[in-house]
Amino acid sequence: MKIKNAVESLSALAQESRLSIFRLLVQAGREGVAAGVIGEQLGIPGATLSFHLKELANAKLVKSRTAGRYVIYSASFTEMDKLIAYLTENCCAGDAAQCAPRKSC
Amino acid sequence: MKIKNAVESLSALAQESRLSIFRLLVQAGREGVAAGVIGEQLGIPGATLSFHLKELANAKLVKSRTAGRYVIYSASFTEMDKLIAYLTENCCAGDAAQCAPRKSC
DNA sequence: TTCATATTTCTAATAATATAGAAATAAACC
DNA sequence: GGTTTATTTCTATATTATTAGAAATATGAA
Repeated sequence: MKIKNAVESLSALAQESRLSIFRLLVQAGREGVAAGVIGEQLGIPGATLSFHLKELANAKLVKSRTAGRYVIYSASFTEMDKLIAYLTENCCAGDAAQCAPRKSC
Repeated sequence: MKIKNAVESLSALAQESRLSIFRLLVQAGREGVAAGVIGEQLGIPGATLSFHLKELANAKLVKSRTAGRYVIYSASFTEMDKLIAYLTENCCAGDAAQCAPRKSC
């Protein structure tokens, strides 16, 4: 990952509505959630939601597929993992004694 | 972690200079790096560097200690881990089959 | 084809952030 | 005490992001 990508991803997540959307999608898993349902659950008006989803999609943190009239959004776990790997890259210059491995998800 | 904290941390990291500073400190480990050395390595003027270090410190992603005339900054690994845990919390509704554990650092 | 529903684009007002020069503070050395 | 060095605060300017109403688009249903 290059720094510009990482900044784009972090910027996408650095906003309360977008972080809520992303976490909702992370918890929903591969099936994803329709745009309207996201807006309803989080109380975000359509135009605003659409703007934020586009920001997340530009950063490749979410992807979408259409199912009839619905657009279903889901989190990109591979992109999330890349971002986390970038943040923790070569942590403590690779000294495992200082830097215990972390388990998550 | 509460969402406001997470947004504050992500905002702190969502900027090229600050992300570079943070990664430098992550890689430097517990010993940390003096402010001036950070600025020199990354080519950031003093006033700008100070502004960015304060942003990172407000988010608790870095801490500082003074050693004589120097101020030594270091990454907060516990805060970084909390942030990552928040992002990945209850991933795929806890379904391990979908969501393989990740190792890092 | 007409209507209802889902989502996106357009738009403009509002708000927040980044930058770095100059001045201020603080510690160490002579 | 006076000087050098390290860092921070003050300040102003420039840039970028957020919000949501209204209009546009697109699918499915009657």
